Amino acid sequence: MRTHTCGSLTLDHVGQQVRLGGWVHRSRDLGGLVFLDLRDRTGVVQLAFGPAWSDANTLTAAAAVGVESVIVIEGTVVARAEQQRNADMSTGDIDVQVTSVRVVGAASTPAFPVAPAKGDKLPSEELRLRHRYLDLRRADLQRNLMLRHKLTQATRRFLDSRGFLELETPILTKPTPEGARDYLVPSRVHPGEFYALPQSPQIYKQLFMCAGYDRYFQIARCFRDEDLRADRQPEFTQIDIEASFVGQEDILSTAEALIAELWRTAGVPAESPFPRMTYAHAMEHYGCDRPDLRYGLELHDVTPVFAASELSFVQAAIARGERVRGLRVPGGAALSRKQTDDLEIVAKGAGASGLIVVKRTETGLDGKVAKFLAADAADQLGLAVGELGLYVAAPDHVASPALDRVRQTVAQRLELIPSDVHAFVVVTDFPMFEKDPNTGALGAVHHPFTAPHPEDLALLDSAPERARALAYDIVYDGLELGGGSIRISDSALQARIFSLLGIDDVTAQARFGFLLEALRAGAPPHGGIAFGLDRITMLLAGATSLRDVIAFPKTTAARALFEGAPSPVPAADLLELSLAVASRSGGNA
RNA sequence: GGGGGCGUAGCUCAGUUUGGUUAGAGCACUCGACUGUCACUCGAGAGGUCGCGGGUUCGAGCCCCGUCGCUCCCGCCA
Repeated sequence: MRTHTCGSLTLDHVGQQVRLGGWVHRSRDLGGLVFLDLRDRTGVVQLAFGPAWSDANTLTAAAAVGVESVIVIEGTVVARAEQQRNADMSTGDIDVQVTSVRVVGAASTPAFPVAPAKGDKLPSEELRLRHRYLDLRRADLQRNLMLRHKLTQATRRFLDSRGFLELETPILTKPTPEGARDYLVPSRVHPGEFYALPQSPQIYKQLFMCAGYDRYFQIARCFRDEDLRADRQPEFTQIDIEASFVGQEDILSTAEALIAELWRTAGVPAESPFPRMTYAHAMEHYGCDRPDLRYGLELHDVTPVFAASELSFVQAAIARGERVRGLRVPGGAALSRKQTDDLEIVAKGAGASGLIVVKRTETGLDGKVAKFLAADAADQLGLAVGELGLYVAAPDHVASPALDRVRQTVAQRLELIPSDVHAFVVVTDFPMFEKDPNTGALGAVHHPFTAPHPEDLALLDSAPERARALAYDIVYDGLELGGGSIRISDSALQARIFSLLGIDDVTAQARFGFLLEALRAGAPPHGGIAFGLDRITMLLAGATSLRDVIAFPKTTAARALFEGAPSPVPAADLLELSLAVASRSGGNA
């Protein structure tokens, strides 16, 4: 039906008869002459209609056709006169002089403009989602989804070339009490029983390893019924990878090479391997497990300086075994009182009881607490003239997140984040467990199948909360791209970990029996990693919302506005599923 | 579950502070003019449940209460 696509035509095609199909992007009716911009996903080309080459019917049809209508045309590619060329269009050197036009899909006036009008903002998110077929016609979204395609294809090529098998896992799976809330699917044939949509293919990929499919990957859809954010959708896509007879380095080198390949696919330079950092180092020097290394502002311990001070609240904190940590801000002494007060608000918002602020000026140390510090405190703190010091006296679990927030806020306010520099880092040696602050119970930091670090096996008995795991994250500009671990392949060790997590044998059997059984049936050492494809695409597309890289996303209330999901179902359908809708206090529809 | 922002013509927005005649603009749309435009231009016209419900008032787009939708954040997301 078509001989060419709209965006492909150039001066090389001059003189050729072409047949094109596309959407009317804009129209300009000059009376005797009519110009239509014809758009497909490859680009836009200008169609020219004139009495010298178009018959009367063609001219009339061109003048009458509405924007966003689909037309199929025949015509001749001609070079434009020099002064008529449009340097802003890739096809701006040519016109197609149309000899016949057929309106194959007349469009009613669109609910919002697809062609960008200068100065016009995007329509509201609600409207864009309700008329998603229109929004998806916009060049921005087409570019994003085409990038997504390239990234998934690059992933497949890369992993296939390294011997990974793309295998599918069930969408109807078993509910899991751990982790996020499950999306549940009622079983018709088993009244009162439910499937769950997978939060990730975690257990299935381990079963593949036990079955000998030693290199697996999947572009896997995952589902989590939690509240949404700009970077969180209820269903999302992971690049899910697992391999056997591997250690942490094998997984990481493959994962880093894949990420570098994806970045190059998007035209962003990236070289693997990436710098490494332990979790302990990241927490000590950045206060978080996914540090943004595009700028400095590292944290350091200044407890000794404050131990010698006359600040009673700091003395008391140090006596409790707490530390004083903080950061030096070059040029920060220029910040106003209001600005440093704002930083304290940020620290308090993150849970700190306060923020110690000192400035080193030409005349010495400045700030509310300066007079309680030693005369040479500025030197001890390492503060140069013009620098600001920001400190928190608190237990690490309070100070770290507060200083992380302060560090990020300072970097943004002082515009210390270079726009042309990006920073990958691999964070390793995550702890096995975290303690519930209320109950003191241990929970898995990664997931309950994560192998402990071999050097820390003895700690499982004496101090499990200090045991490290063979777990790792890949971080980019302070954002987690993905993470994984080496798994436990020994059923006795797995049972041990379950018991530390407070999962008794009966419960473990009920929840994960099929995995434990497989581990006892001859399991190779194995491990893997998973990346958030949506987030990676968003970063590489320069988008600010996952909705701009997902074709049919949900709203923050987890609704699909175009097709109207979720929706009520007929009572008969509920009956067939042995379900009844309970009314909740306050009442709902 | 909690907090913030937004909701006025098909679209993007003024108007809401301080309630008062017939709610405006640009774009889009309809009609007319126009042979080199590319955000074409020019002229004319049509287009409104001011999200929805209730209240206060002589009078509500504007004030109050409730509610719905979209969005950002906290909680949550092994």
